[in-house]
Amino acid sequence: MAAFRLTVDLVVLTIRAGALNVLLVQRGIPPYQGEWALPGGFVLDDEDLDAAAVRELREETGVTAVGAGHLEQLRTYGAPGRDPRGRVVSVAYLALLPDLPAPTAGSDASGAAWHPLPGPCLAFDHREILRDGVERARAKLEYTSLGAAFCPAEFTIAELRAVYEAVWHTTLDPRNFHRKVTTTDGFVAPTGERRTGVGRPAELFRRGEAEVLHPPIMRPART
Amino acid sequence: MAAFRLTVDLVVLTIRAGALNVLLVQRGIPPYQGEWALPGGFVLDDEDLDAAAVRELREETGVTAVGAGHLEQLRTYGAPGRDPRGRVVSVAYLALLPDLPAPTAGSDASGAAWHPLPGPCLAFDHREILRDGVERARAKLEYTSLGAAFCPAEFTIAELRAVYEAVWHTTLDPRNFHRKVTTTDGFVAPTGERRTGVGRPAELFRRGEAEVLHPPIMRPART
DNA sequence: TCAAAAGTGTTGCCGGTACACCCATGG
DNA sequence: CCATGGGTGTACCGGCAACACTTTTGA
Repeated sequence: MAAFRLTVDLVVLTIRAGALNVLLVQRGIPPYQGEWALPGGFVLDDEDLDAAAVRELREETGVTAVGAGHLEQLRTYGAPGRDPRGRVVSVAYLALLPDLPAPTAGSDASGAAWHPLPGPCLAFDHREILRDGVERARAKLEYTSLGAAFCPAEFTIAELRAVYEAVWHTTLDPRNFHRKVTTTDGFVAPTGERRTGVGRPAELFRRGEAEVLHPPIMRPART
Repeated sequence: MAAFRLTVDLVVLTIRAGALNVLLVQRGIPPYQGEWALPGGFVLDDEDLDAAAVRELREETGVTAVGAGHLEQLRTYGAPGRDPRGRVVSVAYLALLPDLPAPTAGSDASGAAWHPLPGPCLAFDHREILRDGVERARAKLEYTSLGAAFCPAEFTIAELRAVYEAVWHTTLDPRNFHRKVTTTDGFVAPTGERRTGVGRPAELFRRGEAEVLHPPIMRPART
């Protein structure tokens, strides 16, 4: 019945240089000043939780285009003592975004940067939150079309395949991947345009409407 | 940065008479006095969230044997205005339990009872929470061995099959179901005993160790 | 010995993997 | 015309649904 303070913390993932990266901020104020942490902050008085997550993402990292990617609630962490400032409960969110220009540090952060996993030591219980977020992202890619959240608005099938290969550290057969993705209803939508480069030009696609697909859409290869 | 109050609310599901049922309490105090609601209450000052869920389940319903079933965090609901008493954020939990003797009403509830879905109108945003909980339960039964959480400590394969049939309102082939469940590693463990009745005695099983099984373990039939 | 429920063997189908092959462009 | 990457056709293989069949009890 006591009073709690509420924060949102964000596990922001993207693909950079063929590997899964997480967005971290360097704390500019105590506690844990100078250490790396997940971006986040206190929920405002009359603010919805989802809105707080979007706001913190923008304020602390300069990322505005959430619509391009994917944002969902991950889990709530409320162990007593997880924050030295007192009883602070954190609602964690998971964000999947296309690779963006270097983030800008916000008000409470002295720096914001992408880190390849597993990343450095983290403040609070953020290591645990990050682990849960990555696990959720890996799992969701198996039975949803969320891999496309890591891609820009228009992308080739090869780019989408690179996402799955990075998240699972595997290689997938390009031919079978192409067939699977283009024949599964609601996964991707063709734009009609093509991107030229070395070799035959690749058709460009947008994200399809479907998000959760009933049969598992793709599974990490066993090798 | 303001002060919040924190509650846990529980979506407690079981199978009764071949159908999915939810445990509801009739509110004994305002707001929404007299209406049905999910069991739950305020988190104590130095209490972990999971501990609060276990405590509320016991206090409001008399259910103590959580170890027999399954309890997991579902989602957190924090829209401003969801509670007329002020800014109250609720961490919802999902519990799957074997069918138990009629629950006893606790301190803040004038009655506690099982309701077949979809159940009556509910206080607060509990209708939404219930919908999310049922959806999660249905989804998890597809790719985990959690169906056994609805069964008592020892059960027959036919009883376990009845769980899946109730949750998905389908019929499953008894022969194929038996094979699938007994040959999948970690799903069930034989006790060596048998339960006699009409027809050939059925072998008794306990829950296996595995919870999340990588390949989807079972899917609702199409008919 | 019959009904009823438990449990096993077998077949055919469907979907996925592996891989040969064709297409379209730049150099 | 060759290298490079995009995209299609097809054969094999494993898992699952369907269902015939055997086992074990009570009445």
